[in-house]
Amino acid sequence: MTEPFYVTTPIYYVNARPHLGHAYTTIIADVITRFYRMCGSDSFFLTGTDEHGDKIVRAAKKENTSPRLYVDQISAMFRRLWPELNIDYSQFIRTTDSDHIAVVEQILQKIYDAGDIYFSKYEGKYCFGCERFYTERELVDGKCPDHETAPETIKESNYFFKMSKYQDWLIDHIHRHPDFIRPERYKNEVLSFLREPLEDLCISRPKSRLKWGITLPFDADYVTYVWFDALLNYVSALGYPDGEGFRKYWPVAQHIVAKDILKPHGIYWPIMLKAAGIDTYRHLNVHGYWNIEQSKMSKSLGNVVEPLELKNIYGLDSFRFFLLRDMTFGLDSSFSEKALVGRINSDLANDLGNLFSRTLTMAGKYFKAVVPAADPKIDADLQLGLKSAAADTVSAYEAAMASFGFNRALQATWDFIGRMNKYIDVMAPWELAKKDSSRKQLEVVIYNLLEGLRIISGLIYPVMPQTAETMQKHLGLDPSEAFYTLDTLKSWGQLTPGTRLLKSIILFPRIEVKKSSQPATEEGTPETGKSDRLPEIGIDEFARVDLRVATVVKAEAVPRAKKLLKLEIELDEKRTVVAGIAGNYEPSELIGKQIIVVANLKPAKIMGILSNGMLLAAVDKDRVTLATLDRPVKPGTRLR
RNA sequence: GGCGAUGUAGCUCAGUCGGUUAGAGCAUGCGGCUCAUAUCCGCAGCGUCCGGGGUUCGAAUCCCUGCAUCGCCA
Repeated sequence: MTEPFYVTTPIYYVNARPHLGHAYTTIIADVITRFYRMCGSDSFFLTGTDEHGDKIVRAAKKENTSPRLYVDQISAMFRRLWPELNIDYSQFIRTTDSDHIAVVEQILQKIYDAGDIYFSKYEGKYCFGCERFYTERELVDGKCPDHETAPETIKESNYFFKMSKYQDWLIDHIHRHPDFIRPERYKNEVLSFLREPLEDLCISRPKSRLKWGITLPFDADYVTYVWFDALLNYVSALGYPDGEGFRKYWPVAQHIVAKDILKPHGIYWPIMLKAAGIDTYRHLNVHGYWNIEQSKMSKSLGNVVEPLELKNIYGLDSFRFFLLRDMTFGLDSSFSEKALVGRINSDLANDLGNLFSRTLTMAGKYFKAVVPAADPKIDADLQLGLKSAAADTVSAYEAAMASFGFNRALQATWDFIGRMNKYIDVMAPWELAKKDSSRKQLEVVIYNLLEGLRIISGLIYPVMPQTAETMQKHLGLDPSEAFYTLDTLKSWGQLTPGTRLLKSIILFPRIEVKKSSQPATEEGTPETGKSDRLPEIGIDEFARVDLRVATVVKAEAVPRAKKLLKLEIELDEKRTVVAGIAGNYEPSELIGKQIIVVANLKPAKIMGILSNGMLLAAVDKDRVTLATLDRPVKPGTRLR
């Protein structure tokens, strides 16, 4: 009896759009869920969005909308992204869901009744601009770092959660369960933090300050602090306290988080569970960051290639493969297009894709695309340990995956792929095909190769589900069957002789790398001909770009920058943008011109100036020509 | 300031309890094959294991110290 499996991603805070980090965490969760499906586990995979708190209120205000509409909008962006990444989650929870809110109230009341929540008054430095308290050391010269004003000392009462009471329990629990938090470095980090006395956690915000949250069940003047609310999603989604899901999945719960939220998950959360009388989770799996290496920049700088876009260019499975293969779980890793292309060419195109294509071509040529029968006596002499290598690979893979060693699991798989390529080389089927007398040998060799491919297709399934299915189809199997179970992969000889195979195809096209004659000093890439055309997008994707008309009110050169001008433009409000047009336009000739800007581009600091938007221009080598309108238009008008 | 991690081939990284000649992939060079996507297979070169000191018969590994990078805490 395999036990069930339950994994969660953090619920993502909707004050920002989804980026590579969110995608990585969620892909990991998808991969590990698919792996447990291979093991035959009944699996549940939870993701969602975290939607309360003052940062949301402020973000909504900035966009001139209500918190409710704002969170609906951003939450939907997350929800829409996951299918694009082939992420097959079981449930998408939102902290604004009514059943979640009910559970939060219930647990708060329970902890309150148990006496672990108390009311207390304190005093602190409060900045009204930021709507938050500051500690002394956060202040710069006694002033708020954002507003440069002195904060006021105010008194406030709030509810506090007695975390200190459970500190020793938690330390003990971590010692007794060495892989409670993994990898080990993060366990050590938590333990070192716990060497100092824990402060009690403030778990409320007065409604005079914040209304967007869950009202405390025992005091209607306060809402719940957002972390306390958010963490409870992991049990509320399962139907705590009586839901069948909760009974089945909670005992095997595993969380996946990035290292920035280690503290809430490694400390607050287990203590909250303890105080609420709920058994704690089984594992907290902590991963590092992707450092994004920017090499390409476009015309007015700051406009960068969004890593998530690369999946559209190079293919989703390749993209997932790269993320899983290149990062050692727990450590930081760097993301670059070059590394991605390197992986695709060597591991996917050369090793796996070529193995697949040469094997199927030979099966087509020598056996009319039908699985040959292998004579067991001849096989005994000719399989050269391939069968046992496959079995070893599956066990190494299994062990690595279960401990989140995705790169090791893939390495083991690729060792086997190497072994398959070597097998072809040693057996030289094209020689066997020359003589009728070696027909039996040829049958064995091709059969073994097809079997090996079947196993490989199962092993890559969690990371590259689409490719796995394509391989299955071409091997004459039915991809809708559970071809990837470890049981199937552990037993050699599943292919039935006589099965029809499909024609050989190229699984992963090689990506031609431009000759690296020029180093990356040259800015822009004046690609020739049609090769700089971008992939097709839908109207909805285009609609996400907020193009607006703006009037230039001020223009000046940026000191020490050859190509940059700093422009002040009038939209619905005044903004500063930095544009790389200095060689082509004098500042004076720009004043009063109406231009087109991308109004919702993430602000970027360029030469120390915050550029809030980007203007459109035609760029041909060094010649830059501004896009303007052929009649005057009201500033702020949208283009579509 | 305190605690910790990391530093190994051109690049990305393994390296168990201290044990023989320090490994893998990529990149580079040479050779082989022709089923295959100019792919695959083989061979080769390359190391101040961050510097310095110590313990030991023996140190990439343990101890001390210095430097660099990063993280957590204050």
